[in-house]
Amino acid sequence: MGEGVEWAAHACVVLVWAGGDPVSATRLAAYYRLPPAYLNKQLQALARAGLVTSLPGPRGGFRLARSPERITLWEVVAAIEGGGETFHCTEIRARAGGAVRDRRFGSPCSIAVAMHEAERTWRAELAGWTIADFVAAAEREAPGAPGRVRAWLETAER
Amino acid sequence: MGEGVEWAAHACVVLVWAGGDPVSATRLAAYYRLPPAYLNKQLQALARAGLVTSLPGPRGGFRLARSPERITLWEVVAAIEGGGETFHCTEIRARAGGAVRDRRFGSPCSIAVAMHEAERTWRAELAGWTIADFVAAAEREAPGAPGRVRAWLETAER
DNA sequence: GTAACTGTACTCGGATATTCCATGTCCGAGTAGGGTTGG
DNA sequence: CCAACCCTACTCGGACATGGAATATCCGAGTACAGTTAC
Repeated sequence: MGEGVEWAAHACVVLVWAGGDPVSATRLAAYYRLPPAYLNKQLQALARAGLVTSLPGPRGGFRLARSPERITLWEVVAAIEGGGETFHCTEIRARAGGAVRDRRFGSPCSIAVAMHEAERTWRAELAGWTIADFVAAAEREAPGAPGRVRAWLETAER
Repeated sequence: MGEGVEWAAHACVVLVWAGGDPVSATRLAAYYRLPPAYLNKQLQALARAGLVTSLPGPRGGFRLARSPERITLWEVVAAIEGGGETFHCTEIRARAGGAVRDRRFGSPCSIAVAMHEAERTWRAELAGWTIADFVAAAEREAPGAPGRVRAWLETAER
C-alpha cells in the first residue's frame, strides 16, 4: 500500500483542526515536512473523490467537503489507491489443458470468491472508522493539539 | 496484489489432484499456459515457506508438504507476497511542525491502528479458507476434473 | 546373468534482464487582493 | 475622495521525469534412470 494514504488521512485531520478555513497544499506539506507537489497530487485525488473541495487563487486551498463523521477511512483509501479490487482474477482455469477450450464456467472461481470476500470485510472494517475518530484519538493523546495546529497555520500564514 | 498468488493457489489445487506424486514446474506451467521459469519462482517461494516440498532430478518436482485442509489461503498469500503489513506507518505526526521535536508518543497512531486492525481481519478471513475448500468447490463445479487433470499429467508425462 | 559404471536428460535453485507503476517534480490556467491612476 | 483598472503573488490542476519493485528469463548444481560394459 502506498504511503500517500497515510499522508491523505493525516491531512484530513489537520483540515478538521483548521476549522473550515482553506489550507493550501504547500502549507500542509510544510507542516508535515512532505514534498509539496506530491502532497498536492494526493489532495487532488481526494478532491476528485469528493472528500475535499478545492479553492484556487490566493487565500485558496483545500477544506473538507463534509463533516469528519461522514468521511470514512475506506473512502480515503479508495480515493488514493483506487476503489477497484486489489485481487484481479484472470480465470486461468479456463486455460487449463484438460478443460474444454471455450467452456463457460457457471459459478466464479472459488479462489476469487475467497479473495473478494476477504477484501469485502477489509473494506467494511475500514469503513467503520471515520476522520472524526482519528481527531478524537489525537486530541485525547495531545489535548493542546488543535490550538497548536491552528496557531502554527496562522503564524505561517502570509 | 501480484498475480503470482493466483498461480500459486491454483497450482496447489492441481498438486492435490496429482495425489502426492511430484509435479514439475514445467508440467504445471504447460497445464495453465504460464511462463515456466516464473511459475518455478513462485513455487520456490512456496517451498521456502514450507507449504510444498521440492524434489530435484528426473521424476522430481513439487508436492504439498501437508494435507490440503492444513494449508490456508493466507499462508499462500504470505508465502508469495510476504507476510509483513502492507500498511507501514512512518509516524509523520512526529515530524509535525507544532509538535515537540523529540516527543515520544505513548500510544501508537490511531490511523495505523485502524489499518492494522482491518488487515488483521483480512488475514483472518483468508486463513478461514483452505486448499481443500477450493478442491471441493472445483470438484462440485466439474466432477470429472480430478481424473482429467491426472490423465493430462500422465499423458504429458515423458 | 549380474553388478558396477558412465552418460544423459531432467529437475530445482538462484543470479540476471526488462517492464510497469508508484514516487517525485515541474510548469501553465486562473483568481483574489492590493496598489496605482485618472476623474 | 472615489472608482476603475492593472499587476503581482499565490492557488489548484494536470503534464512530465525518475526509481524501485514486480514480471519474466536464463544458466548452473545436483539427481535418478537407462544403457553399457566388465566379470
